[in-house]
Amino acid sequence: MVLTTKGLATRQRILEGAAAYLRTSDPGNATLDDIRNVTQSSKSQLFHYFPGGKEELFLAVARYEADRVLDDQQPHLGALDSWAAWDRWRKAVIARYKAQGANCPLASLMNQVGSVPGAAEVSTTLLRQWQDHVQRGIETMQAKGEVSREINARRTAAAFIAGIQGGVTVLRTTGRTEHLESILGLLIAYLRESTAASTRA
Amino acid sequence: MVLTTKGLATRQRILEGAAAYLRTSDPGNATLDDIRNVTQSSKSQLFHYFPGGKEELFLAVARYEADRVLDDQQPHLGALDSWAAWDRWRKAVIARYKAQGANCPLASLMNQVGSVPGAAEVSTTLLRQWQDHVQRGIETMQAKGEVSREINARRTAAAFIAGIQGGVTVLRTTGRTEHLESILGLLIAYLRESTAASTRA
DNA sequence: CACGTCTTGGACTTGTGGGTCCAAAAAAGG
DNA sequence: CCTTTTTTGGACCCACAAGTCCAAGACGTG
Repeated sequence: MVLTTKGLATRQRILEGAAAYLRTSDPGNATLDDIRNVTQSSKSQLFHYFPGGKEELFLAVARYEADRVLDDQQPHLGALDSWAAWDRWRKAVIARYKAQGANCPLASLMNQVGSVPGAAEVSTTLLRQWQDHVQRGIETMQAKGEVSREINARRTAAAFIAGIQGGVTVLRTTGRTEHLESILGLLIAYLRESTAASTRA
Repeated sequence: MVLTTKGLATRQRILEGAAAYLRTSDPGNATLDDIRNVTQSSKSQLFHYFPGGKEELFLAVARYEADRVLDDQQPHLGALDSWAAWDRWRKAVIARYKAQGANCPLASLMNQVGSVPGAAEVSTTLLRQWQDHVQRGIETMQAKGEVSREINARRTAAAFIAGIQGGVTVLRTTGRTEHLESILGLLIAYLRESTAASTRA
C-alpha cells in the first residue's frame, strides 16, 4: 500500500480521532461505527488504512497512547536526580492520572493482552521503559549518596511500577486518588530513609 | 420467584460453573452460550434463575469471586499479629496469584466498572474490606511496639492495597511475579524498619 | 487531456449473541 | 390422582457490528 500525503493525513486523522474517542469511552464497547462517526470517515477508509480491521486500528491506538504515557511524565521522569525532581515527578504522575480519571487507555489495553496478540508486547515494552527510567533515577541518587547502596535499584524500580499501576487501578475503580498518592509517597519516603537505615544494617 | 431445592441447586450449578469458566477465559469475550455449554443448561434456565440476563449473572459471579479473594488469604489476613504472620500472608498472596496467572476474575470485573452499574460497588467493597484487614494488622503491630506509632495505619494499608493490585496487574500483563514480590517485600520491610526510623524522627 | 492510481462513500452480507416464548416434563400439594 | 406451580429444552427473533465490495471521485503524471 502506497500512501500519498492526503492518505497519510487521513490515516493520522483516524488514528488520533480514535485515540481521543477511546480515551473518553470504554474501549471494550467501542465500535468501528463510533470511530467512523467521530473521525468523519467511511468504512472503506478504516479498512483501507488499517487492513487488519478493528484489531489493527486499536493496536495502533495502543501504541500511540503508550508513547503519551511516558511523554506526560517528562521531563521529570528522565532526570530523577534530586529529591526535588522526584517530588515534581510524583506530582506529575498524580496530576496526569487525576485528570484522566476512570479512563485509562493503557489499562484497557492490558485487558486485551489475552485476546489480542500484539497487546502484550506493547504494554510490556512500556512497563519496561518506565521501570528503566525509575531505576536510572535510583542509581543516580545512589551515586550522589542520597540513597543507600544497599537498595536494589532494579527491584525497587519494579516496586514503583507495581505501586503506580495499582494506584491507578484503584483510582479507576473507586475514583479516589488516595491510594496512588499514598503508595508514591511511601515509596519515595522509603528511598529517603534508606540512607539512615543503611547505617544500621 | 419461589425456588424449590432443585431450583436452588440448578442456580448454584450455573453460578459455580460460570465462575469456573470465567476464571479460565477472558470474561470480556465470554458468551451466554459458553456458559450454557459448560454448565449443561438451557437458555431458559439461565434467564429463569438470572432474569437480568448476562449482566445479573456476571455480577453474581463477581460477588462470588470477591468472597474467594479474601478467603484465599485466610487465616493469615485475619491475624497479622507477628512478623511471621505477615510473612505467611505475603507468601499466601503470592502463591494465590501465581497459581491464578493471567486470569484474574476481579480484574476483569473492575474493567466493567464503567459499564455495569453494580460492579463498582462490588469491587469497592472488596478493596475496603481488604484494606481494613491490613490496617488492623498494622495497628496490632503498633500496639505491640513492632511498628512505629508514627506510621499512618490507614494510609499505609492503602499503599498495600495499591501495591498488591499493581503487582497483580503487572503479573497479568507480563506473566512475571517479580513486581508483586518486590512491592510486598518492600512494604513489609518499610514497616519493620519503621521502629528504628521513628527513633530518628 | 487522458490514463492509472489512490481515495472515498456507503450499501450490503454475514455471523453472532442476547433475549423471548411456548410447550412439555417434573414436582409439589391437597 | 388431579391441579397448580416450578423447571426445562430449544426454536426463534432481532439488533448490532465486523468486514466486503464496487463504483465514483480526486489527484498526480506523461
